[in-house]
Amino acid sequence: MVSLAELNPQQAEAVRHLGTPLLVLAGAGSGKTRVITHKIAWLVGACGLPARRILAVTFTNKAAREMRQRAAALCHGAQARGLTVCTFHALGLQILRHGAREAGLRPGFSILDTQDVLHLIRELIQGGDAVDTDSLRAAISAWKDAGVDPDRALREAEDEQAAHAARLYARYERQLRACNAVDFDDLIALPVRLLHEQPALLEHWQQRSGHLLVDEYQDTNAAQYTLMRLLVGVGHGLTVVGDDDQSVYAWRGARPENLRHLQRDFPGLKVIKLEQNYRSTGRILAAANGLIARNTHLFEKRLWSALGPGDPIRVLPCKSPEHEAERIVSDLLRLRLRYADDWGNYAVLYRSNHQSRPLEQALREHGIPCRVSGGTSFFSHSEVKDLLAYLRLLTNPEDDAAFLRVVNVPRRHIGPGTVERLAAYAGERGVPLLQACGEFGLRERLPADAHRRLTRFAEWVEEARHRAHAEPPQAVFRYLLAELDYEDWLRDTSTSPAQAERRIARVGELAAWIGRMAGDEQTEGKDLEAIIGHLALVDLLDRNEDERARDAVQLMTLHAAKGLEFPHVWIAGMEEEILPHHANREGTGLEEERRLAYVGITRAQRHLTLSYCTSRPRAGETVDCTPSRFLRELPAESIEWHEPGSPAAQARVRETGRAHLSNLRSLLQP
DNA sequence: TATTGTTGCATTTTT
DNA sequence: TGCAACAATA
Repeated sequence: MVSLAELNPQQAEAVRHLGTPLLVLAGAGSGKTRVITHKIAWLVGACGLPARRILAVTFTNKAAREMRQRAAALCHGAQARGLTVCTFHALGLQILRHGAREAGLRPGFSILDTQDVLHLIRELIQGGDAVDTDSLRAAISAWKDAGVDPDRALREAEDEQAAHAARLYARYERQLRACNAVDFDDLIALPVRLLHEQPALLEHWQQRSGHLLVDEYQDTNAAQYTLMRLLVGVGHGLTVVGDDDQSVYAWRGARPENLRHLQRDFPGLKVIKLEQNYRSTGRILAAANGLIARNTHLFEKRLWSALGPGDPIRVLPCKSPEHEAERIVSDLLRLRLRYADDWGNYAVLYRSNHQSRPLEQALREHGIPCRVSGGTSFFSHSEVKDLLAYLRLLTNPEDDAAFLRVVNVPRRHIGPGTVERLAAYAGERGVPLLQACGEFGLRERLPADAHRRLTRFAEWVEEARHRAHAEPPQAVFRYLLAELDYEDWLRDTSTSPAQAERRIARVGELAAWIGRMAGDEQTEGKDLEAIIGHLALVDLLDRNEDERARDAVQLMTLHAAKGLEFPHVWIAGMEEEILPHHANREGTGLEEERRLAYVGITRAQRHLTLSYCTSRPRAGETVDCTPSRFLRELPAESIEWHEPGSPAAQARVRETGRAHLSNLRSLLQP
């Protein structure tokens, strides 16, 4: 039996509440994950609900992973079997796989990531005016989120530009279906359609979600909200946990108003507020409250802390990003000397990824281990994308995007000219590129040698597909590497031996992952197809335990930091144009930026330091920067400004830092 | 026609 | 910095 003794009264009430849908308004650091995991354990242990009928949904893989572990620990092992904890997109994928035929997809359908989608759009508009491909992608994405199909998008288009985008949307959809592929938005939109149209499937999935728990509810977008409502149906097994002050994904379609819709759509809704913060000292909380009070609110919350006031929040003015990085590192070393705690207790946060560079460099120069997360994803490396594209092609021969990616990698002397004619031919005939390679009609359109290379490639793929059916995924991957001479290819195309080694290491990591997935308990019986589908959604670095276990200073964006906490936190680049970001300086955009700052501040447990630069290079030129308005919005009494000392003083600080560090090192490693 | 080198560009946040 | 479009070579 799970114990509620370690919960405060509000948390315990949220865990015990059953019978009507529940909204938990959980302020930062108020123990929301605790509530969800205890509730899962409560449902299983005290209410006897089978774990297989519980669905817990999060937005990131990291959050899902952590929740799964914590829930399993509370459930005493075996009881947790069959429990589903995953992201919205992974759930959508499950539903879609289950009803692929009904959704008009053939088995082995591919998932295109944002990059693939951009390439596809670029192909579709080639020759047209130089419109911004990314804004077209965003428009299509918004339509899908709103459940608007291409016809309706065209009917409702207000100007020629919108009509143009809507026509592209139609062609884009046709192309996706022809390739037997879906994009990220489809992973939500198609299941919604499926459950609307197929009563039997709806029944099945409603059975599966005897109780649905949604974490970070403020991040749901319209389509996800619809999916959630469909799953709950007329049942009452719904617990959502969220905080409108931490809604920072409006740009991705998140609708904090969904908090209000909940009251409209679920009349018996019970609302419980968690207002005690267990994370931060009084001053940090006062700063956070002072800042967020400037936003308009759906629900009033008053966060309080029983911890003491703690140290003041420090503000470090700096001359340049490099200077900023230096100051942060000295500051970090100072605290580390005082507390002699793990590097993992230190985090430096920033608005956008490119800010990580000087910080990473400064940390490395001081020999401080650091981990940059959220930056370039494992999947954005070309070697990983190429190999995954090969695997996609093996499981889905209709995947034209994958075909185009690998047809000439490694070099097969099949260039743009040949591919263009192949695509034209395949387009006329309405067949996938791979299939078109072998057709007779193509022969007349191409020089003999080009045609021969294409057929050879196609035959090779067929051969490999043959193997892929018979062999386990690991073996297929090894075969692929051997056939392609992939290591040699990497060595040839890398700019330095060191780079080649890194890329080869990544391939090894991918191989290890495929091996683990194929043999893993949870994914047992999963074939290559299932693994590839899953890999598209999961970032390996997120799930790489070695990487996570490493004791290192954490560098990450404010977005990536949501849901995490650290004893010592720095937020770099507290400047106008950066935070708030120049594109979001007014209206709702500004409020979102303020929430982002709020999220950053509330990550800190004991020490918080904010820094800004007075100048920084932008687009080649050095520009002057002004401190962020958010600094002025913080209560002055909890803040301390630290102007940089004289250059000599700075050097002295650095030197003592280094000396202490080497002392420490010699003590630790004799 | 494929590949390589060069220049010129812009850079938010992520499933 | 990394990338996409373009020009020059094999």
